[in-house]
Amino acid sequence: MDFKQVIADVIAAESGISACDALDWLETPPNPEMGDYAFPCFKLAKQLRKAPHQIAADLEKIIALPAGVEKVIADGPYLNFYLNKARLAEQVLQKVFSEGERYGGSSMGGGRNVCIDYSSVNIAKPFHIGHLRSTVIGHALYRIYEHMGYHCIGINHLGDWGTQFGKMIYAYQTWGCKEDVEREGVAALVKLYVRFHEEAEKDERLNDAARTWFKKIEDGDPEAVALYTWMKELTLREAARVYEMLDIQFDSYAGESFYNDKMDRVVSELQSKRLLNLDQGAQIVDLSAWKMPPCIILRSDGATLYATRDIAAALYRKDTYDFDQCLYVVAYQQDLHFRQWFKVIELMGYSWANRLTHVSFGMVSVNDGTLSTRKGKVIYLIDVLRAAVQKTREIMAEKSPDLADVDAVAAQVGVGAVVWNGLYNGRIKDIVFDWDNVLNFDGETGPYAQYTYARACSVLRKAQPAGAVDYSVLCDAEPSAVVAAIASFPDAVREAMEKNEPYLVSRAVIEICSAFNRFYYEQRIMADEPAVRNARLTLTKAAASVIKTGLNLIGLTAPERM
RNA sequence: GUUUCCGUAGCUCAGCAGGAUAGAGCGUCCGCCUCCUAAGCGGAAGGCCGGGAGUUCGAAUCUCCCCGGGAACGCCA
Repeated sequence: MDFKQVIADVIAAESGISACDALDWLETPPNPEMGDYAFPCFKLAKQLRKAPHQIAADLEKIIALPAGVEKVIADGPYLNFYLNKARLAEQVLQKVFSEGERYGGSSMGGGRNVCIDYSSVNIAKPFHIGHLRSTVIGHALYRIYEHMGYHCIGINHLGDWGTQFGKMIYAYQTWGCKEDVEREGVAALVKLYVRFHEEAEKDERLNDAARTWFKKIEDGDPEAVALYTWMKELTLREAARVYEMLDIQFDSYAGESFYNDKMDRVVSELQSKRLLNLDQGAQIVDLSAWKMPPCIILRSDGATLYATRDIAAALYRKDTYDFDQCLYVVAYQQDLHFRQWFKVIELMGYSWANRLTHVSFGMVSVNDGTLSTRKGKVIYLIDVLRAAVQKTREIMAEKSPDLADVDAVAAQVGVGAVVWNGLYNGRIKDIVFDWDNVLNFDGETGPYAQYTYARACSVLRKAQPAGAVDYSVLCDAEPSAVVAAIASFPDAVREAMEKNEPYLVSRAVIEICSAFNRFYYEQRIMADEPAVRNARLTLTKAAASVIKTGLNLIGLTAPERM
């Protein structure tokens, strides 16, 4: 039985409020010397018509201490509960061992489906640092929802349709050469793309030529389709290298082109539901009642738009996966777009409209201006990953020169540093890309967490806990702090899911790591006294286990040596 | 202009279903390896929580106004 619940029950019994409220009001004191749980008595002041500190003092006298609660002390308006540290440690650590890598998870998802639309790379465009956040946030959410008992469908909604492919083919046919593209890959395509825009500035006719080429793709012209397919495969091969480094897989690559034949349904359904209005030649859904600009479904030339496509995709996903939730991990620039078409889904009468969530995040820019594919100004994600791995190799050459498996570990740590960087802060924050920051492995970083894990593993290689554990050994401040951090991990995971904020898991991992490192420094785990050693090894094993679980949840691996 | 997000230490950020002295990391300065990985640990310095009103016993947290910054705003995605 959970201590927090037990305490809430006794407060409820003595104060007259419901156990539910009591549980709600209960908080964790700002510092450990003030106890493990605190009940602020302000809330009772009104109904009891007494001063809060008086209420606390009165409750202190009459409250019956539940088993495992050592004492209760009124401190001003607060009622502070002190748990028996040994029993708390026992309860928490046993839970970690019995649940193993499932610790912090639950079965609340009940196997229901969650679609997560993330990463969404563009064909023939660079996979750059701007894609990092969508990719790592989406992937982390995938892991977190799975941990909570959901079944996730990871969808890479490829940007694989549109007139830019006409431009690409025109540019390739005019200035390109096969060898360059085969050798340089997307970078060569980007050069052609940049050149196209430069030339098109001077000669408007290029745009017509591009449109013609795109029309050929649409009409199934063999040459055009072959080139289009070639570029698509080439881009995906390159992206696959990044995904491989990140250890990310997708369950579906159904992108824009996939929905080409699924948009008639959207138009006819909107028509039959009388939601479509002709305005300035375009077919729109009026959203002025919700203070939004109209959602354009068909252009005046009859072509579809991305809102049409997103609606088609949502309908398809609902039919195909019957999702409980569908998340779109897309930058906040598209806030309005999502609000608009979510509203259209709602107006269409679909009750699941409120199951669509735009998981938005801030922009990525560079110190010296904005990124622009058109101007050829990009930082490729793979270059960042490789630089981080290289940096790790250098550090390892210095710090652990005789480690076997250098390449594998360097990859784990280097990539971990980059991934962590995208998951350490709240999603809404804009990020200014900074090499120094990405390549910093000190302090609260991925490598720090991985290092902590490796340290713990190192101790556990010397000895494993065995037999009965004397939990009273773990009552000092340092081990208690580790226990407390481990104990609060499950709440962090649940909140991370509820808010779609993976950084809450990152922070929870850091809590455990810094508590563990302090413990490691202050107390000798391999103590001479067997009982002491055994208890500390037990704590070490639990901490390592939860750190690993936490890292895995946000998409990092945990090497046992580094 | 309208809508929306953001503004906390030199820098990057936590804290924001209101509560006990506002926390980390980086950077700076000072300490700690004859003992389990120093990618570590400790300490110091550094804050009218953008400004002003209001609600409240109590506001970094809620409301309104102002200032500063980002983003979006009909046929691109």
